[in-house]
Amino acid sequence: MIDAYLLKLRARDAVSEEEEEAIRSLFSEVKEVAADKTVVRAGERLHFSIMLLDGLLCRYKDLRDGSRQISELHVAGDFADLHGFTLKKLDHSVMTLTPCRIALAPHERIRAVATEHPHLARLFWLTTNIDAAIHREWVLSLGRRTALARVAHLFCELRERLAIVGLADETGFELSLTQTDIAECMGLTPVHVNRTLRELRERGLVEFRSRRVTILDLAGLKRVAEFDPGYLDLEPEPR
Amino acid sequence: MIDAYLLKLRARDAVSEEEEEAIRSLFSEVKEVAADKTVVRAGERLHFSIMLLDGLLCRYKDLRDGSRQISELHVAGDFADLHGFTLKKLDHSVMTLTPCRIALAPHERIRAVATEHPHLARLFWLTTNIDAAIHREWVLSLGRRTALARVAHLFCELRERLAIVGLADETGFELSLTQTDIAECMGLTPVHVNRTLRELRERGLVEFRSRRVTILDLAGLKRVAEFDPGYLDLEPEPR
DNA sequence: CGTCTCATTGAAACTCCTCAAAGGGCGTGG
DNA sequence: CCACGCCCTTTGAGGAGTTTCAATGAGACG
Repeated sequence: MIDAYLLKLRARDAVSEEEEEAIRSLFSEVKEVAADKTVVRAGERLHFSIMLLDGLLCRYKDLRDGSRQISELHVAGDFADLHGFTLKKLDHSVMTLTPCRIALAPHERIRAVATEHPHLARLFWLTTNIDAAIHREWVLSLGRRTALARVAHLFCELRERLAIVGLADETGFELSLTQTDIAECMGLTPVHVNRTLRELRERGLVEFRSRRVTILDLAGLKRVAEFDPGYLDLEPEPR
Repeated sequence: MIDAYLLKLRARDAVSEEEEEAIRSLFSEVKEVAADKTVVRAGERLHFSIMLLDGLLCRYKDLRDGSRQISELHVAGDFADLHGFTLKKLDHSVMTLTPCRIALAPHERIRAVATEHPHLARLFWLTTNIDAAIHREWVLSLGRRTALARVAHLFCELRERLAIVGLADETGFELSLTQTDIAECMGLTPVHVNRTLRELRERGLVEFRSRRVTILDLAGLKRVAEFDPGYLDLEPEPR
């Protein structure tokens, strides 16, 4: 169940069996949550963090006029609000985009494990730093990339992140998002996302239909997106 | 010299004298760097992290067409690339925007201090998580705010962050940036930043001239920006 | 005093947005 | 099992915000 998280950690650094045991001991409870439910509300005091076992979660903020901006998507094996362990209250909300299965890690257990295993503390810290790197890549997308490159880049990122946990390959992946969700990720309107997807399809790069992203030309897609996976930190090295 | 960083930590949690001593022992060297110098290049293997003692630093990425996006500005007392301690190589570059004074913290010392002081490890982790929160707020700005609100929000954020270290008050602060720098932060062109600054001035909200931000109407500025400082995590609480 | 960088302004163009309406897919209830 | 309703997708037309290109102005420095 939390194997996906271990896959992620081991994509970056060695994790001993003892450490693996400590990680497994982190979680107190597993819950099922329906789609479109807010699981953490911005500003509320936190006592546990959420590991996503299955489904899609997002973090988002919204403005007074009702417009919403998603700041990150989370896939299976993401420790979605581990940063809440240090912050104690989040600056954003977290909601499910599909039905999800989540595991809860009480903060006191995280604290105990991190204190006892400084190497794991560094790895936990690392995973939140990778989230920050993803934020930075989105800042670049939102600030400088065209709509076409933004959507292409999002698909490249998700493919890479899903591939680590065995949920994507070169041909594509399941993605239960609406065009509105993509718009809220990439700072666009749903209408323009629709036109952008048509353009990506017409260029023979990628197709997004019936909850699946079908990649037609991965190299071309990466070229359009100017995708460089370096920010996802996928080369294992000692920390 | 590194008092500014201690001010920041203590704005969030208690730091004992022993811990303060450990923090001070982190740094091996102080350097002066001229303006517009890249101090860390994306992708190079890191062996130390940079504490900014004085001046302005930025982190940035750029695209093939030469356009640049700044993902964060750093002010005195910021541990600018502490996340590099866990990542070992950065996904972005770091450059000076003004002449800077920086202190270097070798990674092996950070590792030793973090291992010996789990509470400090959590505080270091916290400060990188605050950087991530700043990224998220920028994602919101770039994705959903108008140019006017973006620039207003940037000024609000900088005022708040500079105030912690005594470099800003309600009336304004020194800010040695060009309009092009602001454009590269907020995903705009220098020309449009210029028009936006004129609009902010004409509305009687804020003035940016000769390297100083003069705040004319702080409440009005925050209103236009929809500024909520919660993401900067400025209330001290136990971690 | 000349040069360089940064700030300022105008006009035209373009990307993306808004408003509006119609089409498709899917589940639920009759 | 069909029909209705709902949500999501798709398309068109017009408009807004921002960019691009271009030129001038202002301030700092040697």
